[in-house]
Amino acid sequence: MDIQRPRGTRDFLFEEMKERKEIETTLRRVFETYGYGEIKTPLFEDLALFTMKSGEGIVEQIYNFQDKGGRDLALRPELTAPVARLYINELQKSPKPLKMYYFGSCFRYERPQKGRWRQFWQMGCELIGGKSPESEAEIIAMATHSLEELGLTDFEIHIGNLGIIRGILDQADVEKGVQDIIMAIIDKGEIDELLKTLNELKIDPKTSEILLTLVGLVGHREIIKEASEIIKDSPESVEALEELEELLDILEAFGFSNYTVNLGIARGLDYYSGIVFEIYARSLGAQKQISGGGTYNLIEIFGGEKVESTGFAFGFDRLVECVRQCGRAKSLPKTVDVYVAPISKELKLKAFEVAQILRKNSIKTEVDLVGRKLKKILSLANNLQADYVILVGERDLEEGKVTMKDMESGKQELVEIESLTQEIKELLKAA
RNA sequence: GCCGGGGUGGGGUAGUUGGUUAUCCUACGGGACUGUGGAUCCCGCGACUCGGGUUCGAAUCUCGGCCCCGGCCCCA
Repeated sequence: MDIQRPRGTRDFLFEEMKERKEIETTLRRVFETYGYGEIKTPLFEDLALFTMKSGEGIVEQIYNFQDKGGRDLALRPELTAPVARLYINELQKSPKPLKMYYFGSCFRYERPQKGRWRQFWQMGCELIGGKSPESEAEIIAMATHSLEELGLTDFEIHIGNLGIIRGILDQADVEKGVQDIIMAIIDKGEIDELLKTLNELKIDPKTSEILLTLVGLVGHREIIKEASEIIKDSPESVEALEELEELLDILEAFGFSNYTVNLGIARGLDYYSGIVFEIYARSLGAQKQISGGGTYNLIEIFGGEKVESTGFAFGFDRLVECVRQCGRAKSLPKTVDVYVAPISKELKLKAFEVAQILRKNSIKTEVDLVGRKLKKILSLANNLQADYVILVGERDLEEGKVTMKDMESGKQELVEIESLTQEIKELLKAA
């Protein structure tokens, strides 16, 4: 019988887990320095939680099932909906703003390819209540800060405000449903298709022209000026643009000016209400988006009181890939510092004793468990890159000592068992 | 869902105009070698992704499945 891993899933081995854990730890540290606390939600939820948010259509891409009680459940395909649910269930009356972060795996039934798996990890945060350019800026600053802490530099952060385009559409009396169709096309970035659709929908030429120009505005601060010329007849858009500008000012105060203003970001779904941002890592190829976020009104959709929240999530697996490409994979910690080897079988119990002394002092210690010959142990210790091998032999033991062999130099010395821990700790620290 | 490239011991590979026992490296187990050679040498273990077809004969040709890689669609 040959059982294979399900399609689109991965096994992570020792080295890779160390790498992932290090990235996870770094992000946790950054999130916590900004005052976010960790939460965790279940791996599966009521299917309706996701269809409510994204429409029935997404069931196609969800791992869903009925449990023995006939409940329609789904492995979560993302984490913002569960987090909103958690908020409504547990935290609605808590003081705002509420800052929380999460890390966990999600599942989507999709065709696997580079940067896309059927089980993947997201790490992100949510700031609920207290919507303001200040909190939005802080979130973007935190996302950027996180990437810097990981040593990444080759990324672009694009910021936009949906209110600008929505304002133009409102001004032209385009109804909500039609707006959503247009936003979806803008999100794809297909200019030709957008042009075609605007014609088909009989949007007036002036509005179409404004939209096409706005969507093409991508650049630094100066495009705000260009945009403000174009939209000056729509008060709603003017307000949104001012809001965006204020956000950029604040962001600079937080120390980040390396952003791109991109009015073409639309983020398909209609509950996004204000600023949106996406981060790309060019080196990743087709699946280059490593993060997406913005301000939205999701909680109300789920029946909570109206509260806006701002959040973003990193595609954790893609971050791992970036860090790896960046070659900044720090030297990984060794698995073992010391290997304890009994010189003869009779001394194995003594070897265990010695190993335990070291382990209780937090020294990473391996000891022979299968009666290997000394030569074999030295060979293994060498392959594991252990720093020292402790040879436990009868002659030394008579004096209460063991032999400590430096695997780098090959030199060895007799050490009192009592002072062994101390000695090794100092040597490891020095190295 | 679509297009293209792949799949040989645990890891990395050679071999593919069909033809003995499928190559080498590494890892692993044992030995030469009993408190010390981590070197060297010897021995061992272990693979053609799965199924059908063509053929006297298939890792090799062919069809299909599975899985992987790159891209398209999608991407909450």
